[in-house]
Amino acid sequence: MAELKIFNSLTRQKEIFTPLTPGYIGMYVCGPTVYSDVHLGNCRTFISFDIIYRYLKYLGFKVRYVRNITDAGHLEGDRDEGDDKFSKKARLEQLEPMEIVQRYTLGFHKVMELFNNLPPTIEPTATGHISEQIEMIKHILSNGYAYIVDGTVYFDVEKYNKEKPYGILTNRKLEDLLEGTRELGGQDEKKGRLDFALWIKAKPEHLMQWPSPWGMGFPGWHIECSAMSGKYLGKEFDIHGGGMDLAATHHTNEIAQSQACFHVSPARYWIHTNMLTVNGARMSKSAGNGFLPGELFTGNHKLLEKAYSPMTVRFFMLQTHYRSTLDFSNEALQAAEKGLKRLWEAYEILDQIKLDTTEDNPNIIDPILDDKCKNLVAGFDEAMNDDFNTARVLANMFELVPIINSIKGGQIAPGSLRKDTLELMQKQLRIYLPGIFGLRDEKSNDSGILDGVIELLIQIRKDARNRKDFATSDKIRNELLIQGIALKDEKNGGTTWSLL
RNA sequence: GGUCCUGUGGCCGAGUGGCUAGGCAGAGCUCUGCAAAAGCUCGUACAGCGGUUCGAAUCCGCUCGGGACCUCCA
Repeated sequence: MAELKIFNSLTRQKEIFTPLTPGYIGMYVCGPTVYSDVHLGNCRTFISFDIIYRYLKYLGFKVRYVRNITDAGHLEGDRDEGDDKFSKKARLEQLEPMEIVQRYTLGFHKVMELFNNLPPTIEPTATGHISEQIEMIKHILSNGYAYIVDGTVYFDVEKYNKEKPYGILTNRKLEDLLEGTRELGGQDEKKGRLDFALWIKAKPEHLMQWPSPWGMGFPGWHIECSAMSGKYLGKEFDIHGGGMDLAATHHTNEIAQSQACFHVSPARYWIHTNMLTVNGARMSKSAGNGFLPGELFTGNHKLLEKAYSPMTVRFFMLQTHYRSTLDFSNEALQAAEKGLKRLWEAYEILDQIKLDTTEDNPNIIDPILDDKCKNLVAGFDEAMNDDFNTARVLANMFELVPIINSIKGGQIAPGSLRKDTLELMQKQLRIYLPGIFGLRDEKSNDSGILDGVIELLIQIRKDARNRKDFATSDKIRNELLIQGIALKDEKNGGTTWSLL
């Protein structure tokens, strides 16, 4: 197996990946906070990690993929007091907090399914792990890295920083961080401005609260990931991932918590995916420039010229490296839509080529072309091993497309490629397109009746063409086109059709 | 202010110090009753200015422009 290289945010360089236990990988990815619909920026992260997950499995690793659902404790404001997001939303909508959680969890799963993301192997919830979080906080307290103020437990960042570099993940010095922190005003019960809450005292009217050694309250945001990753993957595990926006606070605090509790940094490799942007600015909930998946699939959004399918969006994301920002535009999406169609059709053509059993004829084989194909296919793994470079894999695939089409169109003589080369191409494209890249056919499947009807029309049109009755034949083709069905006359006299 | 990232042909986007991805759009040609599709060919781009080097889009410096994080957000 060739070496897999991963860009590790912690060291800011590509490193050869070696798992803690040979053959096994523990991967934790920060999941959604289910108090509202996921937007496309969130989806990008989960699609990126879905491809990473699929590729790791392809490499033969047994992967435990943990992605949490945050359903408690995520504070609304930037101060560690006040309502959590669920209580606030619940009050607005006159619902139980768990109804909010249920609604948006289901919605999230639906969207993940539409994008053809595999489910993680474990999807733990914060509310399901309150006791684990309390246990961890107790440890951090007894280790001396936290303090209690009136029922709320804070992490002592400055004390921690005396022993371990707090800003290690984003390469920041504590002094710089302190300098950069804005005065937030209000009475602050924290000792240090960077201190964050592990456990928050609940007011009586709080809808979500649990008993703890420090009284009724709810957990801080960061502790859930530390507690759950620790529980399912161990104190130290292989990969921790999430969006880049989480690195500076959430992941920084996770590292501090794990160090303060277990004296070990939780993950050996940190993978951060970059942001999806709209007109150059980050798509985010607070900026209000987010697209919801549903708006995209229906085209019902003021910035969208048309609807785009889930696979178009997935393909669109694959064309960019996960660590680059990706800008969202109609033009780029339309380019992706056409590119995907072309690629997928070539894939289907290739897949349908039957390999006959006769021996290769060395006189017909084109060794240069044959080598080119082999190298292009070999380049798939090579590109993926280089920090999951999906864009380069696609570039190689697109170089195969004209070759595949030429085999069908006759520009390349049959037998020009060795049979084992063709077989390799079929196998690897099957592994990569529906497999690792998770693309799937979006043509309607229940077209059994449609099939018959179209075939009939094609037959009628063929008769008309044979009579040179082009008025009729063109009418059939044009009318079908209006219905979204395109006819293509092939060189051999046959006609194929496809849904637009 | 601090920590970083980034600036590639009309658009989107990979990229290794020399072999100059790929997609979309555009032009021409082939095929075709016409069309679509497909095939072939074509635009020779790397913000600017210096420097290192035999050689840099790729390394270094400066300038200008964009963005992220430092405050809830994947």
